[in-house]
Amino acid sequence: MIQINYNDPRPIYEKVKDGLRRLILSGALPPDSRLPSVRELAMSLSINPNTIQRAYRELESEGCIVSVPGKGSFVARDGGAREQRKRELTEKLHAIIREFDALGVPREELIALLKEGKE
Amino acid sequence: MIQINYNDPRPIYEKVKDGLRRLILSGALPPDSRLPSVRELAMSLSINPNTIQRAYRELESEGCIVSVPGKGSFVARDGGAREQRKRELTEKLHAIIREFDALGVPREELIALLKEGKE
DNA sequence: CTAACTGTACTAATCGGATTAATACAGTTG
DNA sequence: CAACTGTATTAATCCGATTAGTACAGTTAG
Repeated sequence: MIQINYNDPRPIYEKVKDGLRRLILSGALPPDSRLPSVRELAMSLSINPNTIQRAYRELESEGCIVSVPGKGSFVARDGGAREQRKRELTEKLHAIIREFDALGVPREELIALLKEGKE
Repeated sequence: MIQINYNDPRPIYEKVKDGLRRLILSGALPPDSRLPSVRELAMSLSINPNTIQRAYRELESEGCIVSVPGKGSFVARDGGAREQRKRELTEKLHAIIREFDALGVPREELIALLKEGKE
């Protein structure tokens, strides 16, 4: 399903979150489809169930998935909310860029900032 | 000069930085005035000189003060107002990047956004 | 009702990076 | 030279984040 890169220094639960988010946003895991259970995924990745639990909890708080005790965890129905949020963020980003420009901060500096701390 | 609140859980060097920045931005320490030496301040606060050194180093990188080996450390001409604004903006930018990450927007897309409209 | 699944809550152990300390080096000044 | 300055480097410490262990609670199929 997903695989963990152990050269990546970030915490495991972050990597799990990223992997799942990718699958969800790409459509490989369609809305309402069921995710592996906490224990299943933990077993298949050879890590502690609580670590998966944490990933699921945070994905839920982001609105990415929905978990139901006793039943399982499912991909949320998004319905374009994501794209709208993205537009809002883009507008904010532009405003900030304009201010940086006003201060005379070179774009290269911002780009460097953007590149740090990605997978 | 300044006093350290030990209920505040933040690292000492951060508290020292804050205290000094306050004095500088408020005008209590005017531009070009001399700060206590690393060892003086360390002594008076009963903490390790290296901790003060770190505070000074970071304040310098923020443009707040200027240090000269053998001579001392001095409040910068513009009080670091510009650099401070830049720091605030950078913090905001980070917050936005985090949100984009959460949405699964690839960094490349943001970088492209940054590059457009730069003359 | 029971068994075998699900997710969840809580506490304790571990680990790693941030913070602090110790020490030595180098520049300025009188 | 002596007595100050700031700086660099390494080692010790500390603390919060991460992970693990364990027990609890809801759902469903037989």
